[in-house]
Amino acid sequence: MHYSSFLNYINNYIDLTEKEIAFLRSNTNYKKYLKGDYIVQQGAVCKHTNFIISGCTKNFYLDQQGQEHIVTFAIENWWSADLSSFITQTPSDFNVKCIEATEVIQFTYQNQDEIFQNIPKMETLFRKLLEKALVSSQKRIVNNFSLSAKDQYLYFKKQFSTIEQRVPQYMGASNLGITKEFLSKIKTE
Amino acid sequence: MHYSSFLNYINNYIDLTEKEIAFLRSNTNYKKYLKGDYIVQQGAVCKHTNFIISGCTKNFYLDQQGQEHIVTFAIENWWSADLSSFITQTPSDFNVKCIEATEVIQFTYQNQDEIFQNIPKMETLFRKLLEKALVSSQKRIVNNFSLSAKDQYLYFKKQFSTIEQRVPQYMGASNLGITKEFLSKIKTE
DNA sequence: TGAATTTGTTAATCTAGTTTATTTTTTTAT
DNA sequence: ATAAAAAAATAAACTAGATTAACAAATTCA
Repeated sequence: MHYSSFLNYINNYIDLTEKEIAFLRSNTNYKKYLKGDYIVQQGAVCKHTNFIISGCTKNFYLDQQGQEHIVTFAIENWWSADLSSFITQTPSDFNVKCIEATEVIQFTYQNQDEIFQNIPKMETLFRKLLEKALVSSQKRIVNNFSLSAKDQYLYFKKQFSTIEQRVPQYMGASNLGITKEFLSKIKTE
Repeated sequence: MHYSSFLNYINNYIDLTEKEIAFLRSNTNYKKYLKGDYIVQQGAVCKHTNFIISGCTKNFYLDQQGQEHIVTFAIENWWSADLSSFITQTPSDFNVKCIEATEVIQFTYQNQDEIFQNIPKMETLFRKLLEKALVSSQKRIVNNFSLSAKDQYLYFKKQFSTIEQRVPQYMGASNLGITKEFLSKIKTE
């Protein structure tokens, strides 16, 4: 029953037979993390791609000065991993940490390979998810180019209101690439 | 013979049979653009994904003040398109313009569909290319977070020295998201 | 060849966002 | 309920990078 939201999600994009669903189940597993747990640690290989059933994670790194930079948040029905480390199976530059208790369905690189080979529809789905992810990553670069910090904040708030409400303000600032002091100032204007 | 560099490129990743090569040829076409030609225009649908055989393009948009922002350059053996417009077949927010005479192999959305259905290896290849593109897009966001304009310039110069040498400095500045004046200053320090 | 256009430099002034420091508010745990 | 800890607000001094403007070099092309 842990699988229902995961299967619902996939069902939005493609139709799977009973056999395919069984195959998918046998090549993934359910895991529960506590608030504060690390799913990926800087320096370690990212072993899994994670589909979030419930909870919230932050993907961040520490710069030379030990300053934390939050690259993305992820919540229910999002994917969370360090893609670079996962696809190359080399040590990660990022951490993925649970900022709430978080349940995931996860699969390894080998699992993924098996899934794609046995259920080509799944590879098509992932190709399309990657296209969308790339488009929104590019959109973010464009926003960085032409929006002021305030407008970037307003965009974030509009696009990801759930996250904005769920996450402490200083983490939102880190994700926007600005200081918490400046975000606080922006919000009063 | 226009196809040789395109087929070489693909051959680096996957093996195609003679039949598959023939299919690929019949679902793509060769096109030559002059310096200054637009491959995609803001407001028009991006009809093709383009593999660059020779030449150089810039992918840019004009902001409200009419200021040009160069999102990416592309040269030989790179892909060039507006992905967002291409996958949704809706009007583009970007322009792709040739800054040198440019030869491409191009295919439409329908072509791509046919190719993926008939040559699943090609979809796997594209899935992997998208993964890599997403990783480098994320890398750019990270650099934006933690590098000064100068260090971003040095990174660009190191990673893309060919492009840096081929493109006027003010375009390089636009791509970095800084003014040409400031880039000029950085370079003398 | 030389005029026109494009590209690059320099320098002064200005501003969005940072830094540092202090205080206030909210949340958490006992 | 209260102490401790975490999060948010405020404000002054500071800096990276923008803006404006004038000029210098390099390309292009008749």
